[in-house]
Amino acid sequence: MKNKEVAEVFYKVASLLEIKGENPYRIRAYQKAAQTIEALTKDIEELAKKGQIEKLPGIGKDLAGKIQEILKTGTLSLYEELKKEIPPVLLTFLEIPSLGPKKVKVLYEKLGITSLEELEKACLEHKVAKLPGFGWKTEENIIKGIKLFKEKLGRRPLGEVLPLAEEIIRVLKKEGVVEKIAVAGSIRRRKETVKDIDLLITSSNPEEVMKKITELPWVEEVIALGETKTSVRLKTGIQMDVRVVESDSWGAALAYFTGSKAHNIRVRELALERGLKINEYGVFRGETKIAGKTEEEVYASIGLPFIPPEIREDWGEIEAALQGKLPELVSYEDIKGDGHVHSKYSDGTASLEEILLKAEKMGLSWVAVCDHSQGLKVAGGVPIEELFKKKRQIEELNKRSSKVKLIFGTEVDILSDGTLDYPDEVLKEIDLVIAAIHTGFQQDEKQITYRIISALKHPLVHALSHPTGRVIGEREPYALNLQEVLEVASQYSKALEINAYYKRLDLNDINTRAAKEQGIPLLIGTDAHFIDQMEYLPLGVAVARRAWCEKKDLLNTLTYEEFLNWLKKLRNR
DNA sequence: GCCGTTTTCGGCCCGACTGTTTTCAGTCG
Repeated sequence: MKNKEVAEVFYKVASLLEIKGENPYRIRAYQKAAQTIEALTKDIEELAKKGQIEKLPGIGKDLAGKIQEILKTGTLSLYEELKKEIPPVLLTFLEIPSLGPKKVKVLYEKLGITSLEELEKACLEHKVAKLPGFGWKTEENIIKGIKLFKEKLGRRPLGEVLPLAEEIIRVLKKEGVVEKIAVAGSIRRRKETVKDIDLLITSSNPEEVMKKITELPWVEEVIALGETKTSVRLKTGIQMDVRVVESDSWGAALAYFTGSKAHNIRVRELALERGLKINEYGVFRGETKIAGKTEEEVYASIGLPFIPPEIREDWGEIEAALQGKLPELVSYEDIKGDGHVHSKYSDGTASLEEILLKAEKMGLSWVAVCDHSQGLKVAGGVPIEELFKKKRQIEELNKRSSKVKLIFGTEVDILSDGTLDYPDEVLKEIDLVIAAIHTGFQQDEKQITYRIISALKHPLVHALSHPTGRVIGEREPYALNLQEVLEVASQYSKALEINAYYKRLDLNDINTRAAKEQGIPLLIGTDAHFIDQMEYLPLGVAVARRAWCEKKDLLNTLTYEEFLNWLKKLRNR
C-alpha cells in the first residue's frame, strides 16, 4: 500500500505552496486529495492500474497524473522543484505554535533562517521583533513554541487524554457553574491520537466559567482569554480550548466543534446549495435562524439524518447519509466479551478469579484468556504442562460462575519461519488460538508477510493479534503486505484483532474498514496485562465505529455459546 | 486544483482571538 507515501507527498506540497503564498484553493486541493488517499481502503496502485483514480472525489486530471508520477518514479517533479525554492526544514517550523506560513516565509526571506537553532538565536538577539508584522510578543511566543516543539508535545494517544477530559468535566459539573458540558473535537470523534481537549459549555454566567477554567488545578498557562473562548495549556503540556455558547446554539456549536474540518466543509457546502448558512450559532435562512438547538436539528435542516461523531471525517458519510445508507454502528452495549487478556499464567498480573470478577463488574459475559506461548520467555510464555493446569482451572471456575465464562485461549507466537510455538496436538486442545508476531520485527516485507499468512492458513488458528505491530508514537508497523494478509484472512474466514490497548489500536480505523469491507470477522481484545486495562475495551469499539462496523461485523457481540460455536465451526471447515 | 440541473469560468466554510496597527492580517480550529 503506497497510499500513505502518496498522501505524504501531497501534504508536503500543500505546505510548501502555503509558505510560497500560493492560491489557497490550490493548496486545499492538495490537502483534500491527500486526505482522500490516506483514508482509502483500497490500494492506490490497484486503482491506478484500473484507471479509477480520477473518479475519487477532489482528484481531477492534473492530480491523477501526479499520483501516477509518484507511483512510477517514487517522487514528484513539482515537489522536487518546490524543495529547491523553499528548504523543507521550514515545514517543521509550521508545527511551532504561533508560526504559520506567512510568518515562516518572512523569517526565511528577511533573516535567511533555515534551522530551529538559528530561529531561537534570532529571537534571543531580538532580530525577529523588528520584522514587519512581528513584535516582542510574537518573539516571546516563538521561543515558547520552540520549547514545546522540542518537548514533542504533538498528538497524544486518545487513551491518555480521554480520562483527563472526563475528569475535568466531572470537576466542572461539581463546581455548579455549567449547565451543559461536553467534549468535542477529535476526542469526541474518538480519533486514535488527539492534539487538544475541546470543551463546549452552556452557562448563564460565561465569565464565571472562564474564570473557573483558568483556575483549574491542571492549568499551567493561559494562552488566550476571551468572552466566549478560552485556551489554556495544561501541566501535561496539552492544550485545552473552551467555548461557552447559548443553549439555543448548543447543537450547532457541538457539530461545529466536533468537526472534522473536512466534514464541516461538506456540510456547509450542502447548506449553501440549499440557500442556508451554517455557523457555530445555528442554521440560517437569510437573517432567520431555523435550527441550532440540537445536532439532530442541524443535520435535519439540510436533509440529513444524524451522523455519529466517529464517522464525521468526510470518508463517504455525507454521500451515505444522502442516500439513506448510513451504517447502524455497533455500540458498546452490544459487546458481550473481551477477546484477549493475559493472566498470571504468562506476563499478566491478574488471577483468573480476578479477571472473572472484573468482567462481571463490566457487565461482560465472556473473556478469552490468551496467554503467551512457551517460547516467549521474556513474556512468561506458558509451558505445555502449565497450559493444561490452566485449562482445568478455567473449567472449574466456569462451573461455579453463571454470569461470566472464561475462554481457554492462547496468544501463540509465530516463529521466524512461520511455524507456531506449540505443536498441533496441543493447539487443538485450546479453544481459542490467536497468533501473533513478537520477534523478528526487522525482517523484510516478504518474510513477515509469509509468516503471518502461514499462521492464518494454519487450520487450528482462529485469529491474528495486533496485525501490524505498530505502537503509537513508539514503533512503526513492521514491513507487511497488509493487502495480502486481508485476502488470506478473507479466504480462510479467519478473524483479525482490533487490539484495544491504547497504544496499539491495531488494526487501526482505516485498516479495520478495509477488513470489514472484505467480510473479515473482527475480534476486539484489550490485551490487558493489568486488570484495569480491561477498561480499554471501549477504545476498541471506537475503532470499530470509526471503521463503520455494525453489530454483525464483530465477534464480540456474540453470546458465549455463539462464540464457542464460531470457534468450533471454523476448525471443521 | 476541482467542479458544474443556475456554471467550462468563477466560485471555493466560517468565526474568535491575538498582536501589531490604527483598521486588519495571521493563526487557529
